[in-house]
Amino acid sequence: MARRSDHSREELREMAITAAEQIVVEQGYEGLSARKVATAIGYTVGTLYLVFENLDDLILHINARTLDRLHAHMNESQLHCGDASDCLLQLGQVYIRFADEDPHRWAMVFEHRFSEDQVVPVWFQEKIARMFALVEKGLEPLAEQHTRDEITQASRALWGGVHGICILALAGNLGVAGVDSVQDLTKTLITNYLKGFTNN
Amino acid sequence: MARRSDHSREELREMAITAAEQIVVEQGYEGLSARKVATAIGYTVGTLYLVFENLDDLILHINARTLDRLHAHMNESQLHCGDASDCLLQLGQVYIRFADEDPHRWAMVFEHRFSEDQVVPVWFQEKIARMFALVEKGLEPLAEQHTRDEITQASRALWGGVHGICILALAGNLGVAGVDSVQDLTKTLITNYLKGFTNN
DNA sequence: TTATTAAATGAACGCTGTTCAATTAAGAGT
DNA sequence: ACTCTTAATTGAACAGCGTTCATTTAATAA
Repeated sequence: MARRSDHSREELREMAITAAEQIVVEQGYEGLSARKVATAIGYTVGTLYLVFENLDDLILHINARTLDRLHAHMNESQLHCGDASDCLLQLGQVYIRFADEDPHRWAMVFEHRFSEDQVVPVWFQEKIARMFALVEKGLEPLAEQHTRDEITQASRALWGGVHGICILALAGNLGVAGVDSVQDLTKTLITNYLKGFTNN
Repeated sequence: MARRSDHSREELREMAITAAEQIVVEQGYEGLSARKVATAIGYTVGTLYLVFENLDDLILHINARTLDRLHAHMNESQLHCGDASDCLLQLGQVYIRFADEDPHRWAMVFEHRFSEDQVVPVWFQEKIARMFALVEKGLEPLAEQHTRDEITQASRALWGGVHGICILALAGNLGVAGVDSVQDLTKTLITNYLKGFTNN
C-alpha cells in the first residue's frame, strides 16, 4: 500500500523525537523548532505534521521519554539503599542529579506550558503519578501510624518540596551554586521533614 | 529640548509596564507581545525599543513589580500572626494565595527563562533574596540551637519546598484540585519540617 | 504502460522580536 | 512669520516561528 516510504510512520516519529531530543539537549527548549527537527531528519515541515498533531504533541513525547528515564533512575536507586530514610534520601539525590545532568530536557517536562486546548493524555499523567508512587512506597515503612491518605499527602508535600528546591536552584534563585549545595538542601528538607513525619 | 513628547521616557515606561501587566493577567505570558503593548499605549513597536532594551527587559520590570507586591503581602502577614510557627504557616498561606489569585504574573516571575546573555541585575536578585530573608526571620525564634548558616540553609530548603508545591499544584501535576488542597499540602510540609527542625 | 493513490513537498499566512533609515513636529533663531 | 535644527516617532524590512494544504512525486496494481 505504502508509497515512497523510506520510513514508516512509526519510524518517522521515532526519528523526529530523537532528533528533537538532541536539539533540546544542545540548545534548550528555546532552540527547538519544527523546521529544525524536519531538517535534522531529512524531511520538510509538512511531513512532521503528518506524524504529529503539532509541536506540543512532539514535546509531549519527548517529555514522556524523559520521565521514563527519570523513573528508571529513581526506581533503580531503590533496589539497594539501606534503611527507609536512606532510601528516600537516595531518591532525592537521584532526582537532583538527573535534573543537573540533563537540565534542558528536565526543564521542558516541568516548565513547558501546553496550550490550553491541548489535553494532557492519561498515559502521560500516569508517568507523573508513577514518580509520586515511588515516594509513597518509600514513605510507607516510616508511617505505621499514618493512614493511606496521610501518606499520599506526605509524598506530595515532600516531593513538591524536592522539586521546588531543584527548580529554584537550577534557575539560580536560591543563592547557591553547584550541585553539591543543592544536594545538601534536599537532604536538609528530607531529613527534617521525615523527623517531623515520624515523631508524631 | 524635547520634541513631540506627549509623555516623558519615564511615563512611557510606566505606561508600557502597566499595559503589559494587564495583557499578562488576561492572556498569560504567551499572550504578551511587543506590538500588543505598543498598540495598547497608543505607540508603535519602535518606541517601545527606545524605552526598553528588549522584551526581556520589559518582563523583568513586570516581574519586579510582582515581587514587590508579593513581598508586601508576605511582610504584612508577619505583623500580627501569633507564635513563630503560626507566622511561618501564614507566610506559606499568603504565598500560595498570591500564586493562586494572580497565576499568570506569578508564573512569569519563576517560569520565564531569560536569554542567556541577559544578566539578571543585582536589584532584581535582591528582591528574591528579600523574600527568603522573611522566611529566615520567621525561623529565627525557633532556632536557638542553630547557627546562622543552618538557618539560612533551612529557609532555602523550606521555601524551595513551598514554592515546589505551588508550582506543581498550579500546573496540575500534584493530583490535587483547588487552593484548599494546596494550602493543606503546604501546611503539611511546613509543620513536619518545623517539627524536625526544632526537635533536634 | 498506464492508472491509482499514498507520501512528501514547499509556498503561503499571520504571527513573532528587533532594527534603523526616513519622517514628523516642537522649539530656537532670525 | 518663516526657516532651521534636532529629538521623537514611525513603520517597513528581516529572519524566524507554527501551521495548513493544494500540488507534485513516485511506488505499486492492473
